[in-house]
Amino acid sequence: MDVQSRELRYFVAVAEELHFGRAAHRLGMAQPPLSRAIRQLEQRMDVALLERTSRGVRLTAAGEVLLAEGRLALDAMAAAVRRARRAAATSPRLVLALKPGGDAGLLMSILDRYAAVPGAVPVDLAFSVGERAAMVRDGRADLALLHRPQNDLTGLDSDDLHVENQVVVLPEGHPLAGGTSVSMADLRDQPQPRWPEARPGVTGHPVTGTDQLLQLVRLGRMVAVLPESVRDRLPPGTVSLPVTDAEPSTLVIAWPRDSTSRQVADFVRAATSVATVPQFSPVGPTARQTLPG
Amino acid sequence: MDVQSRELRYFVAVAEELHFGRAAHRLGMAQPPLSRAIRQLEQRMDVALLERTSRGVRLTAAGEVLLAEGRLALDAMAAAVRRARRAAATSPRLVLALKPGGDAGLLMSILDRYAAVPGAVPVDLAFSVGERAAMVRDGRADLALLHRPQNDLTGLDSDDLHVENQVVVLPEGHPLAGGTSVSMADLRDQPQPRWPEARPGVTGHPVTGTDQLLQLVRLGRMVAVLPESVRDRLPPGTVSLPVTDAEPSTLVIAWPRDSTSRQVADFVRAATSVATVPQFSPVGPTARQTLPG
DNA sequence: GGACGTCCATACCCTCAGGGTATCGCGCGA
DNA sequence: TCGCGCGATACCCTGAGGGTATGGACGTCC
Repeated sequence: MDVQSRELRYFVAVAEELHFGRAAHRLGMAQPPLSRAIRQLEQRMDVALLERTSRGVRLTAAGEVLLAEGRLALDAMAAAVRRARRAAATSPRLVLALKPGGDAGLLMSILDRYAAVPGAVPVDLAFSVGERAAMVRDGRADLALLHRPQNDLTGLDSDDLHVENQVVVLPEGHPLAGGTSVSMADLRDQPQPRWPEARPGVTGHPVTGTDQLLQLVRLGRMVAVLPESVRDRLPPGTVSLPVTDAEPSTLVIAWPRDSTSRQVADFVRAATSVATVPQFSPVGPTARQTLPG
Repeated sequence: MDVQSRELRYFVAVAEELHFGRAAHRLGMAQPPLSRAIRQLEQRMDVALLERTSRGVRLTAAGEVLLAEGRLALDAMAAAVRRARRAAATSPRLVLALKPGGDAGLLMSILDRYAAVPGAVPVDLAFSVGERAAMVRDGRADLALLHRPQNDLTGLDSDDLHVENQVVVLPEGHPLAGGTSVSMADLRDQPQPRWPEARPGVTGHPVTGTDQLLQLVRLGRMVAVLPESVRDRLPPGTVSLPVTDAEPSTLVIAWPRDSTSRQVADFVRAATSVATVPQFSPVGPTARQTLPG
């Protein structure tokens, strides 16, 4: 009953595409062997993972579970390999994943503070909009600056750094733009963006970056709820209004669970020491899960 | 550069045995293909994982990392498959892993309390001495009763249930048995047991269960530091004394990180509600990592 | 309603990844 | 110096896993 990672990779592709042909293309192979591999996987596991209709594919309950858990397992494999390779490097470095402009102005202080720590190593910055969390999960990065609740923090540990209220960005002349504030209910039927980093299930029009998103807002294609620091970068033709009942967005520093890296621990300490939110003081039983190292 | 789980499984076997022949035997294969597979893995990863001497094998730094992370990844794969299979079962159940006598007398109350929860499912008990943590990690169990610091909780979330002081168990007539208490320093040079569940690095004479251990104590082969509830089961010919400076042993309920199972969450709540230690009240940033579901 | 398009399954072939056996080479210990 | 223990090398051979061609079921459109 031992399942190969190859089969799991195939299954995840099919489960994500819900289409054997597209999945096969994505995997760089032909459709028939993929069909066969999935069928083999199902009989090795003795579980139906997919419901095939002649018009497509649906996931069974077991398939849903295998998709979620299988992604984690594949990330863990990739992370194991990457971290082992990094461990062989003669001069250790840290990789911090972040989004351009997504540091709430804290980055400089954090880097300075960390650089002052004895034993600090050089820090590489890896800019990405949609993959920062995945980069930490699969070992491409050691740390990431993320936003809660926008990012899915599954599989990561994190500490809060900074809390921002959110504002809605509207095109000038939008019906709601006349008031002084809006509520989430007002935005219920407005077209909203879906970030590539969105948790599964969130719907909306796909966007790839804040700049692109703001252009789409200006053109009246959608409205966007964003942290208020976006006001510094609003293009002409757009206005922002407070959202009375939007959950605040929290900037967090995230790192792989069970990290035992001294460097990661030092960096997290440096980051939280310049944070603007009060730090949790370790008194309870969960405290031991908080800091790596 | 994508590594197969098979290669990782091979590497973990070799890294654990530090001997190609034994590892090959354990894997049910011949030694030459194993050697070749490991060499392939090394060149695919472009990293030296092992130092071969003609008298044996040592791990490189990268090898140490790959061993630790690879175990987690393989557990994650096994867990993905097992949980998917379980999800297909028509009637859901919970599997609780525990050690015989390792419930500090709380089990009955916990099971009763959980059974009273609306939506409770049947609970299977899986008895094991050395593998309870691993069973949760690789999906064989949903929950486990473990002891901190004796068990390695890496990869698991947990809540404390019960704290016990530890006592030393000595054979009658042992030099230390005359006093009224001992210190850890007194025990420094005494032969101590090593449980199968010990964290890596801990040394001592291997034992497989409390009963066996107590017999070995009675025969004067070793001394043992155990939670004080063991006093109820002391065989004749042994005595117990308080250890003034032993870290107390904490009974914890542990479950897989990122579990989203309603049943697991309910069970954890039931367990903590009958616990004898004050529960952590969720106020800080790490609180969200505490309860599944 | 029949022709067509879409999508997954089946049939069949072919290559090489990965396993087996035999043997070598090296270094330690008696 | 001669085993002998252990990993590496050489060589073979099978089947897992990939490819192409085609079938069959089921919507869709004129």
